[in-house]
This record gives sequence, structure tokens and C-alpha cells, in this order.
Amino acid sequence: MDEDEDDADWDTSSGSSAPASTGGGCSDGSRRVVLHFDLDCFYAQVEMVRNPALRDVPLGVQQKYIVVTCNYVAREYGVTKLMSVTAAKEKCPQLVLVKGEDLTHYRETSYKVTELLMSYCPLVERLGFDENFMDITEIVNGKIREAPVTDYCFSGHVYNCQAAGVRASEYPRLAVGSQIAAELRGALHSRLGLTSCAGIASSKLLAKLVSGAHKPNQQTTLLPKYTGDIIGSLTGLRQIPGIGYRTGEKLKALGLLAVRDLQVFHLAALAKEFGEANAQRIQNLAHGIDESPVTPSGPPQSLSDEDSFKEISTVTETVKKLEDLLTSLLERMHKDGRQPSTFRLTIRRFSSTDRWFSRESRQCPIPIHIGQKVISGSSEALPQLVSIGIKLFHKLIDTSAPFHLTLMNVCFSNLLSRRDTKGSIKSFFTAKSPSRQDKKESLSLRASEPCVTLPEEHMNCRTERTTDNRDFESTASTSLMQLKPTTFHKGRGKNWILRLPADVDPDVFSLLPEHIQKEIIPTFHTAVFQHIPPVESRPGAMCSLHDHPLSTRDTEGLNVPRPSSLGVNAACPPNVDPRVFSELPPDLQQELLSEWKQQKPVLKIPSKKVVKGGSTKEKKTTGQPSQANNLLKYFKPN
DNA sequence: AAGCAATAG
DNA sequence: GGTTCTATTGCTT
Repeated sequence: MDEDEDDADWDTSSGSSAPASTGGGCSDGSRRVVLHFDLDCFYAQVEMVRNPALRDVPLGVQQKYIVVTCNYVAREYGVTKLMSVTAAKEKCPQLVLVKGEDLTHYRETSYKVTELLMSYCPLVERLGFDENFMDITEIVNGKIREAPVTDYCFSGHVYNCQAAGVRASEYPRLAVGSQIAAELRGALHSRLGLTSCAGIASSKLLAKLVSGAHKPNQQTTLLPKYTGDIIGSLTGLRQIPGIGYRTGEKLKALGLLAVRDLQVFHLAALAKEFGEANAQRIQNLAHGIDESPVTPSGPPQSLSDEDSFKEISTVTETVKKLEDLLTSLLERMHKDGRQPSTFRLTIRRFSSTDRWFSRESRQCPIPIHIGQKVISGSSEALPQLVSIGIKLFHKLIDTSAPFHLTLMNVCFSNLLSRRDTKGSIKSFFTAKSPSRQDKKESLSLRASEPCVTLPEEHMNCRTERTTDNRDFESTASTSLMQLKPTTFHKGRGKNWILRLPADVDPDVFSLLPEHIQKEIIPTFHTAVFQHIPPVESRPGAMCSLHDHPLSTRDTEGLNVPRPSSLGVNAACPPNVDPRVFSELPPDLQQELLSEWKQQKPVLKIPSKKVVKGGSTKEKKTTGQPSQANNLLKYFKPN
């Protein structure tokens, strides 16, 4: 046990923080400050916020015949997560159950949480619907540099310590981190009505491990000198985040059960099972070492809908299920505003002998003309995608023999933002020579002003109320006024851009390999994802302002500035964010405007791919004169 | 680009 | 090592 002078919590060293050498001499003071937030029994909380009368009763959220989560009242009776409904009712006959198969409200609240956190600091990484990591290293360093305090103190618990007895001034950065965590939890509560736990530590691993030390609705800070203690408190390898069932079984086969076993196991032997890199990674985890960065999630990479059931065994039922799933998925996709370019169908087959739970999938590109219909909300999108879905289905299932499905999932991925579909960003990233159009767009982004989104603007530039993606944008930028104006960079190929700090050349940044980009993004504490709202096709309709009761409650009490009013250029091309547009130099505005008026063709056809080398075994169901509402309609040639 | 494995809540 | 309904990343082809 070496005490490595770990209390040197301070320093922050060279004030200017040129991130030049990322892996530089990492003295203890350059440790990160990472937060982990975990909403208390999330689905149940969402239901209680929606219906406060449920607060005081034992409440469970039911999906099919499972209670997926429950409130703390129900836990008093012994109800637990993932308990069967019958078992839960035995434990607690008065248990109130609400159906939770439809994730809409959970998903929406989940993104509101992430947005609220992002409004304080953009480096937020989602983990599932109810957890978020945040890297606040630079904010903490900045605060201490600008306003040093003599008597620091912790908010909440300190792991293994009597709260009052800690000499917080020896850990100023973690102490400030705990204050920020408390402030953010307070904001989550006052703005969204949600309670949460938080962990404050020097890595994602430790922050996550420590966040659960005091539950519910409490927070805990881990001092570096107690890293060994918290790791030692784990009673099995499976409790280490990153070691799942499979890895756990493999480790068991190697004779490793306790965390200590993994710590001392010969690395070379571990590498035989898991490969060099993975072996090192999991052994590091066992030592409480985790250098993985907090990687901003941005908007989702895929949208999917699924349903499980006892049995589907006919094509007719299959088509119906496909239609149902696709209908809701299309609605979500339309609101998102991005254009899906690949479609995946996955199934689970019933198997009595081998009750192995495995899924099989087939996927294919979505023709651009169909993708566009998804965006525009055309009613033609549904039948055309059902048709594609059935073809994928037939690649999975031989319908001339009996079949028995127990689950179906439809997924849209490879989501293209408006900018992508206009052919600007793709080449920016992948191509060697960015087109003129690309240059101009990057220029225009660079010229734009900082991220204060104005609700009033939405009235001017949007025609329909939306959720998901756009909510993300609108709330995410409400309190970022302290951030310096920056340049933009495309974020993860979607309807989003990543604003880079002013001193980072986006052209240079874009040329870096992706893993390098990911590594250095956490050093940009002024970076932020921002959504470019897609433009609705139907002009005229107005959106309402008050459709999100959660976010409009309790506007006081949190230092989120009331956005001021800003004029929006009346003549703004529909394919450009008016806020961005209004900041452009007049000549660029002119050019964009005239381009738009000329309806300049902007779509680029991805590749001349020979569609499916002759469609392997696919019966081109010949085009029969089709009846509406007939199954056959889906078998027309596309 | 496709399909699956593994991990996560 | 199975429940639900997602979502992400990485490996292999």
C-alpha cells in the first residue's frame, strides 16, 4: 500500500491548458473530475411525476408480465426490479401497476435530463435512459483558478468518511465537483421533478461505482485514497462495470471469482482469452483504473421499436405486426427529422429444445426516395417500408415450413441530418477534397453566433411541434451563455453539429482519425452538440409553446437565463437555421438565398452499387394488379 | 455493408 | 442466464 501523495488534488498546473500532448505528464492534480448521475427508479418516477397521486402508493411499472421497476414504497414490501407480476403481487397485494411498454414518456424525460445536464456542461455521455456521465474537469479548474476559496467543503457524502471530518481543502477539485453535482441534482429536481443519485470521482468507473453508495436521492464523493476500498467492497467480478455475463463466465473458467483474483492474474494468460487490449482493460478495471473518456452522446444513432409476444406463426400476423411497429417508428423518425438510410428487421424464434435467447436480423439500405418520404411524413412511406420489411422477413424465415416468432424489432439507423442529405458533410469527413459547397457551409457555421436558442424563434421557423431531437437542441442551449463563441464541426453524422473551441481548426480536427477526435473532445469544455432543426415541408402550421409541462414548471430557482428576443431574418432559406443565417455576412446570405430559390439540386446519390448481385434467391413477386388492403399490395415491384 | 456478440439500463 | 424494450460498440466477414 503506497500512499502516492494522492491528496494532491489541486494544481490544475499550467493555467493555459494547451491540450497539445494529450497523454502528457499526468500529475495527480490533472486527474479528471467526473460525475455520474443515476435517476432513482426512473420509470416509476416518470409515472409519479405524471400522476402525483401515485407518489404514496406502492407502484410498479409493468412490461408484459414483468415489473421492470418500482418505487421505494413498493420496495418496502419486497418488490424488486424484474420481478414477475405474480411474485410482486404476492409480496404486495395492493401494488399499483402501470403499463410501461410504451417508452415514449421515459425516452422524452430521459433526453430532458441529458439536455439539462448539457446546458451546464456539454460533455455528457448517456448510459441507458437513466444514467449520465459528465466530465467537469475544465469547469472545476476554471472555477478554482478564477475564484479560489479558502474553506472548501463537500456537499453530500464522502465515501468511507464522516462527512464533517473531511479536510475538504485538501481536495478542492472534488469538493467543487460535489457542489456542482448537488446544484445539478437540485436543478433536475426543481425543473423536472426528478430525484437522483450522483457519484463524484476521477473516472467514469469510480464515479459510477460510488454513485450508488447512498440511495436514493443522495450523492457520494470518492477520495482517491479510498479507491482500493470501494474496489475491495465489490463481492464479485460481475459488479465491475464492463464485465458482463460472458466475460464473467470466461473469468470463472480461469478460476477467477473475486476482484483480487483478477488483479493479480498473469496478464499474458488473460490476454490468451481476451486479447492483449481487452485483457489490459479488464485488469485495469479490477484495479479501479479507467482512462476511458466521457464521450458526448449527442442524439441517438438509431431508433427502433419492438414487441415481444407469445406467438406469431402466419404471414398475415407478421405483416400486421410489421405495420404496427413501423407506424410508430415512422412517427418517431418523422419527429426526429433525420433521414434513415438503413432498415433492419430482427426476430426471435421460439425454440423449445434450445431455449437459447438469440436474435437474428437482416438489414438493407433504404432507397433515398423512401427515406425522404419518411422525413416529409408522406403516407407512402409506410407501405413501402412494410414491403421492404417483408422481403427481409423472407430472408430470415422460410414460410413454406411452420415458424414461430416471439419477438419482432424494426430499426432505423445510419441517420442522415439535413446537412448530410444535402451532401455537405459526408465529403467533409471522408473525402480528400471538400467541395466548394462544403467549404461554404463550414464557413457559414464558423460565422454564426453563440448558442442561445430562442423559443420565439421556433414559432417563426417551425411548422409543427416536435419532440426528441429538437427538444434536445432547444433546451440544451438555454444556459450556455458562458461558453465562448466557437467554430462548428459536424457531430456524428447527424442533424447535429459539434461546436469546437475557437482555437481549434475544424478542418484540422476533421482530418484526425475518429479515435483521436474522441480522445481530445473531452479537452474541449467549450464544445457543444447542437441540433440544426430540420425544416418542415408544410408551411403554415404553428407550434404551441406549452406542450412540455415538465420543462415549464418552476422556471425560477435555477440560473437559467431567460433568453432575450432576437430578430429573425424574414427571408431565410428553409434549409438553413435562421439563427445561423441571420449571423452570416450579407453576401453569403445572398448566395444561399439565391441557391435556394434556384432549387439547386443538392442530393447526391451515394454509390452506383449494383443492387444485390441479382437478388440472390429472391422471388420477384411479379406485379399483379393490386387491391388496396390486400396483402399482395406489399409484393408489388418497387 | 452486413450480421452478430457483448454490455448496458 | 431469463423476463422487457431499448441502445451502443466492436468483431468478423
